[in-house]
Amino acid sequence: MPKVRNTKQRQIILRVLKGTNTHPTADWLYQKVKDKIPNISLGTVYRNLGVLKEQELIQELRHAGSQSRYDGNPQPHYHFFCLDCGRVEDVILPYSEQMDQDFQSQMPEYAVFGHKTEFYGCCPGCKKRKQEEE
Amino acid sequence: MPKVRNTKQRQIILRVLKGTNTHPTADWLYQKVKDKIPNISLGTVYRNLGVLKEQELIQELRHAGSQSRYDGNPQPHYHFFCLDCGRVEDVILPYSEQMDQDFQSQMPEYAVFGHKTEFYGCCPGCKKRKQEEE
DNA sequence: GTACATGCAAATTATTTGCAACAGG
DNA sequence: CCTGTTGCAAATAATTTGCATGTAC
Repeated sequence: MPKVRNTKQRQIILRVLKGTNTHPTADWLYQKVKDKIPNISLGTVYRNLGVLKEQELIQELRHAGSQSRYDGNPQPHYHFFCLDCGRVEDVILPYSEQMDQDFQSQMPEYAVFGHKTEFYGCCPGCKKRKQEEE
Repeated sequence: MPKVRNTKQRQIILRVLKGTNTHPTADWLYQKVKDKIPNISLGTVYRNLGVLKEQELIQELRHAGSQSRYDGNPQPHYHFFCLDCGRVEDVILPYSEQMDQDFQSQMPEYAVFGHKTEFYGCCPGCKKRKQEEE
């Protein structure tokens, strides 16, 4: 495993990501970080997100039909995806160790490290907007 | 919503997908379907997977660092991703309605339609191979 | 016959990579 | 200094799309 240097670019990318709860895309981060480092390149953002994920300081979220999103909170927790506006939010439910235990007892030949759960539906804003349209 | 025709291409794509439990990629399906329809194009496979998903006859699975995979079983159920070999398998655990109810009571302003859960770890084959390498 | 669907190829989107110059420890 | 990292641009991978033609109903 190669050594990792503490570059200004990486520091700022991490700080910006930790400072938002919007679960942004690489491109959104690129735009934000450009305010601090105007000549940073998108490639650098991607490379650093890769490194930070490797170091388990952040996590990557993937969902059908959109680019990857990143979460500055590396702790396992659940997410909600709004099918209408694409917003991603944290879910206020504790991680279920029980699920992993249930998995383990049903499928004992497997080694399970954990699970990811994403809820989907309609966020409060979109729900309201839809009701008003009727 | 446009009318959907029952084309030979779509029939075969669906049949091949329903006939495997490997949760294949679009490209894998394309290769398989070519045995039946030699001059089918990859674009047609993608377009039909889109239509079938729309009709809720299949579902799409997405995971960091790999292309989309498709599942011929539209019923909500959980999946296991092997971090070593990339294999995707169905999990023998019932869908937890309870989770959706818990979500609903914690976050009542949201409309929740369901959730997806993917376990990750090491499949029996890879687990065994790793043990032997030690 | 009408419109949805196809094959083909080109386009688009998201992400990765080669490389020479730069900079952290 | 040494080697990881950057900016830039070009390359790749995955998926989507325009269009003339084909075909289901």
